[in-house]
Amino acid sequence: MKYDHKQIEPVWQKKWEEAGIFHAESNSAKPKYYALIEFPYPSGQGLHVGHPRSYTALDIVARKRRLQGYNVLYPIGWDAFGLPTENFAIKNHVHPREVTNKNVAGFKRQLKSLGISFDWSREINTTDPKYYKWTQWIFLQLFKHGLAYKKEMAVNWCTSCKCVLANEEVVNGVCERCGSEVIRKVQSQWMLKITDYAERLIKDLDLVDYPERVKTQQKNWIGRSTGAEVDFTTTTGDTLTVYTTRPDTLFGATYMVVSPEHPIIDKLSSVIKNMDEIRLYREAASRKSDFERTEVVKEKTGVRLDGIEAVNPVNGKQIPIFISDYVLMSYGTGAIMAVPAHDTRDWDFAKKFGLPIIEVVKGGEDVQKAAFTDCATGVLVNSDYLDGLSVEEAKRKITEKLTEMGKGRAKVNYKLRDWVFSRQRYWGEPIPIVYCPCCGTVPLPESELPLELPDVESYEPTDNGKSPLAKITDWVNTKCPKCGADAVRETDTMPQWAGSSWYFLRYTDPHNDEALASREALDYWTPVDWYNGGMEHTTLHLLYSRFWHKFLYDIKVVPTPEPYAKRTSHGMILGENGEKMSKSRGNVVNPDEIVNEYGADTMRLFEMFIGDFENSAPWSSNSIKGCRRFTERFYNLESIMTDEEFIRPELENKFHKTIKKVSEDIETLKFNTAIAALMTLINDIYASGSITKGELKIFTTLVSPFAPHVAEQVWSDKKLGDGFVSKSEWPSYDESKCVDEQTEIVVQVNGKVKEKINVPVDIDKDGAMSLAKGSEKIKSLIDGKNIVKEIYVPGKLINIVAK
RNA sequence: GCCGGUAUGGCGGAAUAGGCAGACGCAAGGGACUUAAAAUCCCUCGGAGUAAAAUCCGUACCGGUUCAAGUCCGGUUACCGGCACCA
Repeated sequence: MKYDHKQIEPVWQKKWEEAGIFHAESNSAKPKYYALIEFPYPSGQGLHVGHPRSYTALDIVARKRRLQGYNVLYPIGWDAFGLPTENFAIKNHVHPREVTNKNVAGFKRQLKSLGISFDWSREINTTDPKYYKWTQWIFLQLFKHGLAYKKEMAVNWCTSCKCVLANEEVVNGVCERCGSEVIRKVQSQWMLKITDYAERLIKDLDLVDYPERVKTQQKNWIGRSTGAEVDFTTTTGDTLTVYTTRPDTLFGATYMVVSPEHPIIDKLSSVIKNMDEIRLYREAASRKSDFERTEVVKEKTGVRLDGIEAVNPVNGKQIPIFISDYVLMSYGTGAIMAVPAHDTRDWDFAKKFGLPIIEVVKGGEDVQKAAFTDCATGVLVNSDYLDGLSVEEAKRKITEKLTEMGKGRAKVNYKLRDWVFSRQRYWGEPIPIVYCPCCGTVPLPESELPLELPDVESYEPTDNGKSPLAKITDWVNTKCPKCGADAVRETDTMPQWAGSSWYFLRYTDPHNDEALASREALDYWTPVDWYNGGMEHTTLHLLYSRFWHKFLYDIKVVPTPEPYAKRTSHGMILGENGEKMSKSRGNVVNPDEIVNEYGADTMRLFEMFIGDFENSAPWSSNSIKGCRRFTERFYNLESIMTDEEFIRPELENKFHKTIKKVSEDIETLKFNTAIAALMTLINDIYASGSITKGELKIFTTLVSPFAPHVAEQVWSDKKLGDGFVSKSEWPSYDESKCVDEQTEIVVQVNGKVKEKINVPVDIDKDGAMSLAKGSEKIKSLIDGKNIVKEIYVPGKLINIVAK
C-alpha cells in the first residue's frame, strides 16, 4: 500500500476521540503530569504555522509521559475576550459572541486536524459566564483584600475617535485606526496592587525552573533598586522628600527637581513668584502625549521655582528648585536631588541652566566635561566625613547618619507599577462593583455572580470615553446590595489579561459550579509541571498570572506559591523570506494547506525538525519534503518486516543509543536532533535490508509522539501490540548496550589529525599510545623528534606533541 | 542609551563538560532504473590545491589562554527582540 495521509489521519483522529484515550483521569493512583501551552486567542485569520510549534512540542512531551505511565493533563481552551473581535463586531455589526463562536470553531477544526492529544473534555472559554464567574470572583477577593482600588490615571485619548485607546493601539503617538493625535486624559481607573508582590515575584524565581533570560527579563521589569529617601527642608519650612540610589553623593547636590505634577507646587503657589510661567510649563507638559514626553525630548527643559530654595540637610547649603518633565511623578517621590557631577541627566540639565557641578566622587575624568557615573571604582571627596570612603561605604555611612538625624531612611523602590485593570470596552468581563450614594463602592455579593455581559445595540465606546455598557440604563441602574437604595453599576470591563491569569487552574476541574476548582483537583494537579509559551508574554501574562496565583495562595485557595514549576520558550517561525510572518507582508503559511498536501504527521515532524526549538527559524516549503520522505520511509518499513521478535545483534547498539537519545532530547527541547537520530537509525535499518517485528515495535513507539497517526497505522497493520501505540509503553534502553566495544580514536601530532585507529573501548593510555605509535604514518612524523607531551582522552583522541 | 539574544557550507541546522567542525535534512550536480517523466536507489557536495594524494586555509572581526578553541577570556562589528529620562 502506498502511504496516503488522507486515508490514515482522519481515521485515527476519530478512533482516539471515540476511545477517549487522551482524557486526564480525575481519580487516579498514577503520578500526574500537567503540560500546558498558552491557550490561543481565536482570531479570524485562524491558525498560522507558528501556533503548532509550541502545541506539537508539548504534545510530544505529553504523549511520551502517557507512555511512561503518567496520568497526563494536556488541556486547551480559548482566551476569547479582546479587542480584535470587538473591532470586527463593530465594523460588521455582529455580536462579538457570534464572531468568537465562529473563530473558535475554525481553530478547533484546525487543531483537531493536527492530531494534538488535547483533552477536549476540559475545553474552556474565558467568555463563558460559567468561566468568568470565577474571574469576577477572584476580582472580588482582590477587592476585599485591598488589592483592587480606584485611581485617577492618565489614559490614551484619541481626539478624533473620542475614545480611550490601549497602549498597543497608539503607534508613534497617533491613533492606530484614524491616524489622529492621541493625548493623555485623566480618568478614574481600577488598579490592581501588583507592587505589593514585587519583592516576592523576584525572590520566588528561585523556586522555579525558568530559562535564565526569562528570569532576568522579569527582574529587570520589576526593577528593584536600593537607595535612600532624603528629607530636604525648604525656605518656606516645608519638607521635600527625594529618593536616590546614590545617597553617597548628597554633598554634590547643587539643585533639586520636582515633577510638573508634584503637589508642592499647588501648596506653595502663593509663595512662588513666577507662578504664571510655572503654570504654562505644567500645562504644556500635561498636553504632551507619552510619546512626546519620552521620545521627542532630547533636550532638557524646565523652570526654576522663584522665591523658594531647598536646604541640604547635611551641609545646610541652600540650593534652587526646578520643575522639569524629566522627573516622573510615578517613580520614587516625584522629586530628585540633582548631582550633575555624577548623573548624566542632571549633568545635561545643569549645563543647559548654568548650574554648578561639584565633584564628590574622584576617579573619573573631569566632571565639567562629562558626568562620572561609575560607582564601583570611585573614592569620595569634598564630602566632609565621607571623604576617602568607597562609594559603597559612603552609602552605608550617610544612610545611617541621615537616619540618626531623622532626615532620611534606607528605601527600596521598584519600577513595576500597579496594573491598570479597567477597560472602557464591551468585550470583557464586567467588573462586579456597584456605586451607592450612601454606601459608596460596594462589591457585588458572590451569590450574584456571574454578572453577565448584557446585550447592547452597538459596541462602540461612548463619546465621553465610557464603556458601551454605560448606555444600557436598565443594566446600569440597580439597587445597592448593601442598603437597597438606587445605585449604579461599574461599566468598565476587565482587560484580556484577566481571564488568562488563572485559566490553568480551571482546567483541573473545569465544570465546577461551587468553586474555581475543587481543592482535591488543585492538590492533585498543581503546579503545572511544564509550561511552554512565547517570550513576548514574559513581562505581562507570565508576571500577572504569578501575581494572581500568589494572591490565591495567600488566601488559601491554591496549594502552591508558584503556578508553573518549569517554563520554556519557543522561537518564532518566520516567513520563507526570513521576516516575521504577517498578513501585510504576505508571507503567512496556513497549516491547512500543509496538512492537506503533506499530512499532519509530516507537518508535526517538520515543525520540530525546522531548527533549534528556542530560536526563530524561517519556514521552508522545500525542506518539509525531507520530513515527508521520512514519514513514507517509516510507513514502508511494513514491507520489509520479518517476524522475529528480537533486535538483531548488529543493530542492538544502534537501537539502544537511539532510544536513549530520543528519550533525553525530548526532555531538553532538542526535538530536531531527536528526529535526526530517528532518521539515522532508519537509514541503518534500510542498509541492513530488513527490520524485525521486535525492532519495528520499538521504532514505531519512538516515532509515535512525533507522527502519531502513521505510527498507529503501522502498529495496527503489523499487529505490533494490543490497542493503540498511544497507550503502549515507552521503550527503555540498557546503558551497557549503548557503548561500543570498538571505537575509533583520532591520533594527532602537534594538534593536527594525522591518523585514525580502531581500539577496544576500554583500552588504557599505554595501550592506545603504543598502538598509535605503531602506525607507519605516525612513526614517520615523530621519528627523531623529542616527544614533549602525550595526551590521551579515553575513547576519543591521542595527541603527541613532538619537537 | 540600557537589558537580553544571535552570528557555523548555497540553505535549515549539528557538535555532552575545551578533544575528528559541518551529524541529520534541503537544494544542487552526476549516475542507475524507465519509451519518457515522477518516484526510488547509488555517488559527489566548505574553500584553495593536486592526475590522485599530500598540504594549506576555514565557525562574524581583532587579540589572548591551551598540547588542543565553534566552545574559555578581553575587545569590536552586524542583525533580532524588549525597555526607554526609573533618580
